[in-house]
Amino acid sequence: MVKKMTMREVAKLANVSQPTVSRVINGNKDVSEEIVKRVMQVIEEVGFVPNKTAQTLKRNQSKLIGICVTEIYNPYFVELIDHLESEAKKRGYNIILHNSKHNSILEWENIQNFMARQIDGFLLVPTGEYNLPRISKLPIPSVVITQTIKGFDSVGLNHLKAGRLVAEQFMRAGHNTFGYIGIDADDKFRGFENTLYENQIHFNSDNFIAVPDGENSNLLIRKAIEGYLEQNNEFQFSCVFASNDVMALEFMKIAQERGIRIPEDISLIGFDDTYLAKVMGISSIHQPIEEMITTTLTLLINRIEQEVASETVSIQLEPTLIERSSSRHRRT
Amino acid sequence: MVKKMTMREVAKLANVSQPTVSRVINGNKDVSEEIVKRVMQVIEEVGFVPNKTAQTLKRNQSKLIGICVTEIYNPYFVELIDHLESEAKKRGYNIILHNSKHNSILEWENIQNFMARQIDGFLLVPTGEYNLPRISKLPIPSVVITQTIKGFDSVGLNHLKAGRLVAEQFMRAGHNTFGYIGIDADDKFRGFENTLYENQIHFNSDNFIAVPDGENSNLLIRKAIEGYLEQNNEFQFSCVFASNDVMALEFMKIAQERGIRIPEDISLIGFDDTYLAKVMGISSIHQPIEEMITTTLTLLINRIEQEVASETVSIQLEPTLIERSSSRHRRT
DNA sequence: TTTTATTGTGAATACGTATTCAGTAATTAT
DNA sequence: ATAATTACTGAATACGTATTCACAATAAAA
Repeated sequence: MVKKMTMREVAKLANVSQPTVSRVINGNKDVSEEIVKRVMQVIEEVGFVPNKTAQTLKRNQSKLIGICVTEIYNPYFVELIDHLESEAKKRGYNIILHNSKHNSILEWENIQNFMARQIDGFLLVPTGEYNLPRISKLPIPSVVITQTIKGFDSVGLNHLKAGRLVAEQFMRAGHNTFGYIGIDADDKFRGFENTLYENQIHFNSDNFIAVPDGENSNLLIRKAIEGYLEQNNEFQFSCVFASNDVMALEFMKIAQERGIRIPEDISLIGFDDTYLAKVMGISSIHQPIEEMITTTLTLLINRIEQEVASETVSIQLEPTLIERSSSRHRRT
Repeated sequence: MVKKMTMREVAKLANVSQPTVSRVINGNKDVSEEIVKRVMQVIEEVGFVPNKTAQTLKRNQSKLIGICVTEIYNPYFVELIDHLESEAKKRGYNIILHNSKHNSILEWENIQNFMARQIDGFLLVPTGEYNLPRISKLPIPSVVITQTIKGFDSVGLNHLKAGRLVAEQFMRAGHNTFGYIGIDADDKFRGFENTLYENQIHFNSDNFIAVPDGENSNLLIRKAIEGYLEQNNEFQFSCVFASNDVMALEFMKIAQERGIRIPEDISLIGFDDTYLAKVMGISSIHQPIEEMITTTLTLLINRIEQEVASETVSIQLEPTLIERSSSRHRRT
């Protein structure tokens, strides 16, 4: 049991004062070579690690960045978190993760917790609009991620274009009945529907399989799809756009169970291009996660380090459609 | 921009002293009704949140529990983290997550970071034995999770029995050639092999598909399986035990691509019983995650709160085999 | 030599909170 | 009435660090 050390104790062992130890640790140059050596030696020996809590209090900065996501069972968010952690570490920050579970109340509690823990800034995958007004009044900066919101610093995907890419791909393959599975009619759906509309195709709203958001999403997705099947007996479309890969995977499985071949009977395109899509050969809209993270972090850290309250910035990144076997079939 | 408030400022607004505000917040009973009301009012109005950093410093406890896992792309760990967060919150703790990426150096850095951030204790999914000696010398308690290690507080699964369950199930279904896919010959493999041996069946080590550990595991898994196929032309077994569900999924996909039917041609059983297994209908060894988390947390928090250094405790939980379609086929 | 820089070091302080201690006012007992 | 409790409240302090300031010792300039 190595005792927890303080600078004072290190100082005593090295026969110097506490401030001197502080200076050695922070690389302050006006400390003599000899003392630096002596102090470093003691630090090594006793395994001293400076107390970041005290540093935070004193410096009024924690080098902590918060991230609050709406769920963690979607591998897309896991990828996001993973990249964020690596990239933040490179820039000298640690991250602290919270999960709002699609719950605005919990989201606000999480943000309060961020504040209490003195984080320097945070990233937010918002549960909705509910907390945004008060978030913008907070004394620390935040950046909304995965979607762009005007009036907020935000970095997201061009969802309209993503929907368009999918619609175009399906049309090119000769489809004329379309399905959609997702939580609500968001931009990616709008891009999808609009593109069809522009091509004189009416999206039949019966083929919108609405999945309620919430925890245990796999079950909810299955329920939603089975609900559709009860209503319609069978899938009334030859291609379907799933608003994330988890949904795409669930759809694929249900199709499989019912002897529906993908892509021969129904073409499938997912969203996020997670490892699920990669493993299962599901076509998917790719989000440039690394670019999203670096862009977001740069923005956030700028806000943190230069207190200037300038105009909010919204950045849209471009989606790409990655084709795999689930949609490689031409309709005749 | 609501300014960040301190107790002093709240105190001034409420015409009381800072210690009184502290007492109100901590529910100290010797404060008059009237003052409590007055202070609470101000707190509400200005949205004051106590600075946990300062509290940590003063109280010498952060109410933070660390968890260091070896990867986060395996949904099993995501489940673990999710449950841990909920359960820890119930007990008044927040968690701080680190990822060692199967790297012992990084693992130690992460633990140093834990120490610096003044966490009260941590859970560890170890990368190996490398850091264990120095971990046991740390001034804060830790519990190893997912595997039991003697001499360490640890909570894990009875892996030997898990391997046994799988072997028994395969034998019952009439199989006589067996495959295994995993990182190394751990206890679950030993349980598997031993059980076969006890039944006069020799496990052919050519059918051990070894996957190197590391990041981007999906790719590594595929490489390993394809490597096997290059050597052996086709799978030389009628059933296979995958040491986690990610591997099971990848195996299933590769089989699918090659027109091998599961379970008709090859039976498959995975490990961890994650949503991947549930969605894809893969039989899997279920770990009682909730029990594991509550047990672990209880142990850890006991260690934290009562400083008594008593004997280390190792707890083994019981695995269950969840049968799904991937192994529901009787060999004739 | 004395003065002026220069360099290296420690004493004192502050960050925001919790807590001990002393002290005032109000209440009860004598 | 006075003494003895009781109930509140504020002043002072400490947690571990970074930083300002003063000061000693040395080196450079006069």
